[in-house]
Amino acid sequence: MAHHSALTVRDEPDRAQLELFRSIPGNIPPRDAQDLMAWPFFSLAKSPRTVPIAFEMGQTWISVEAVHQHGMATIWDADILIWAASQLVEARDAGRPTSRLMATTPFEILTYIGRGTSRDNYDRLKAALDRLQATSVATSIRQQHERRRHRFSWINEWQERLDGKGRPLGIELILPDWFYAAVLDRALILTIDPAYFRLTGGLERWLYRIVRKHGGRQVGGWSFDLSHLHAKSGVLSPYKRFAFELRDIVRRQPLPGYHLLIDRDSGRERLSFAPIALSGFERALRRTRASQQR
DNA sequence: AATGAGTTGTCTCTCAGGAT
DNA sequence: ATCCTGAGAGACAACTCATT
Repeated sequence: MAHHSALTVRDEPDRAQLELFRSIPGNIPPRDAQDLMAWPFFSLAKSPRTVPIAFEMGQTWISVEAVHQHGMATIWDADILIWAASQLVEARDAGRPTSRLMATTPFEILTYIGRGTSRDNYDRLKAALDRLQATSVATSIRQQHERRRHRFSWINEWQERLDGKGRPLGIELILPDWFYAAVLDRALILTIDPAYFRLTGGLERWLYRIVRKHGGRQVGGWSFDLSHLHAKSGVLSPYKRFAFELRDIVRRQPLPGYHLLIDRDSGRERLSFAPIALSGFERALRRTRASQQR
């Protein structure tokens, strides 16, 4: 496969073959890829992480590596991937062509993912794109039939486009095949609550994603061993610190649409979660689902 | 085992200016 | 007036290390 390290894309053959997808502004329901919600693919820390994620559980393994210059892509950076997935799913459902090559403005992404539009936010968006591009991922997930080991980045490449006077025209980015395939497979995508973007903590965000993925809208909810969750989070903190922070999250109940509970059952702590009875979000979700059936 | 304290870097908020 | 970008100050969350 071609290497994607350079930011210079002018002569990239990959790019020439791709149609350009122009983003659709407006309020599109956010969609997330289930694989990214259930497994440790991102750093949950605000400070840069370079320690790799080397995760293994049963048949599933994940390796995420970061370079010192940028650090590992974080769960906030993943908002850009959520934006991209939402765009592509929306376009496909509207019968419009989709592509791995996407063009948009920083403003559109920033407002969609609930960030401000100050200088800092623009700088951070570019830093996030750099992290997504510089983070290298290999996994067994959806690679079972691949004989060789396949490594990819969250973004193959991105560039800022300027006009003749050096004024910004927007940005272009290219998504990797692995992510693109997941986005366009209906079974691998979930709609998430837009309130997710307002969760500030990395752990809270990670918890919402895993709860949304596993708890779904089942009335009975779901439950997990805390030690199991600790392993699945990929965080660097020791278990007791993780448990302490999780207990604090349970006290605050910040997750939109779910109620959390920790019970101590023969010494082992378990986190259980159940959907809060039909929120406005869920009603809207069902309406969208119903309209999509036709 | 549980929780503080300090550190570091990211996110939020407010005010502001140029372009259309 | 609205859209997009820029600057600085302060809040905030997670990390490491320390204390009980």
